[in-house]
Amino acid sequence: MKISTKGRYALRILIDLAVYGKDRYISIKEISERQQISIKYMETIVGMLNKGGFLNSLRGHAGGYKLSRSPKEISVGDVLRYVEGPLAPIPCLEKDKVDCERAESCKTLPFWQGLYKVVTDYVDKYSIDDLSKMGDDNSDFYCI
Amino acid sequence: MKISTKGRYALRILIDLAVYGKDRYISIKEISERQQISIKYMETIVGMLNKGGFLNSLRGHAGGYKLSRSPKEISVGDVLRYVEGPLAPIPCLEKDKVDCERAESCKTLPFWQGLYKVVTDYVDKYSIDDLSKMGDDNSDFYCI
DNA sequence: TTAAATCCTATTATTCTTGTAGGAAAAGAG
DNA sequence: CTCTTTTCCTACAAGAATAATAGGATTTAA
Repeated sequence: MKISTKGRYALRILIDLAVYGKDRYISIKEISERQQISIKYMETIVGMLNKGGFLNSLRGHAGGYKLSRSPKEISVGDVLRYVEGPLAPIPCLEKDKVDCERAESCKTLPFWQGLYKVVTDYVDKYSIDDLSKMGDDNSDFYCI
Repeated sequence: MKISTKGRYALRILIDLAVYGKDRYISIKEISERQQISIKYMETIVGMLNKGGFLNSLRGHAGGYKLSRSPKEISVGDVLRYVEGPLAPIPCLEKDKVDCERAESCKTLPFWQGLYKVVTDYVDKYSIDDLSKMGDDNSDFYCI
């Protein structure tokens, strides 16, 4: 039941942009210094977030990234689903995986569906803006 | 956010024992035939469940396993924690991993703690008995 | 023209998952 | 006492996923 570094770092990056990138583009290098994530690894994660439409980018000198929309409108669930893949606890529940013809008589399926629901409901309840206001205000340091 | 085969199979095995092992020892071979899990893989999982105190075993001829207590008293959460390890979504929240001295100023920690809580609350709410009564009564087939 | 940045595709080391293999030990049936 | 059936135990191994790194191509503005 783990969230990988991709998901955790993605959230930290988006929070960083929410806090420091209100009206300017921020470079990977700058985020990397605050967040203590290597530039190279951040590039791959930021690349995904960019492709996923969470960011706007500007290349070249003084370029960087900013959020494509207000932090309030970026759901944590959407971010995690995009970088982590489906949050379903078992393969059966993933989209386009309805190949289990035993589903209707499955005794454990309802249990897994319920778990899937509580997780989905929880992560969809929070936005990047919500996260940016948690914890200590004067801290750039987030969880590993 | 996946539960591995170990956790899923462990639940299927315990449900099988709850349904078919009310007053007798059931061999791995018999469970394996109903559940379509290889005997060899089941041995390792059942071995864990046995060590974890969920089962009683009997060796030799006509031996096998039965639940160590009523299915009502076996919490799904306990089983998953035992075979899967901690259900915490991030390493920071695992027991004996309080080594993150940034925890107090961490902006994302409260979010992960909340996720941990909804997952824990959910899985602890169900017993093996609950699971055994879900789905189709006349089915031995469970989710992959 | 040059420096700073994004962008893109491989590659790699490590760990985790999902099992398998081979036999030792116990216990009852005959 | 021996044979069969079972649990029990430890090691091994293939494959996938994770967590990055590497090396450069492209873009942009100073």
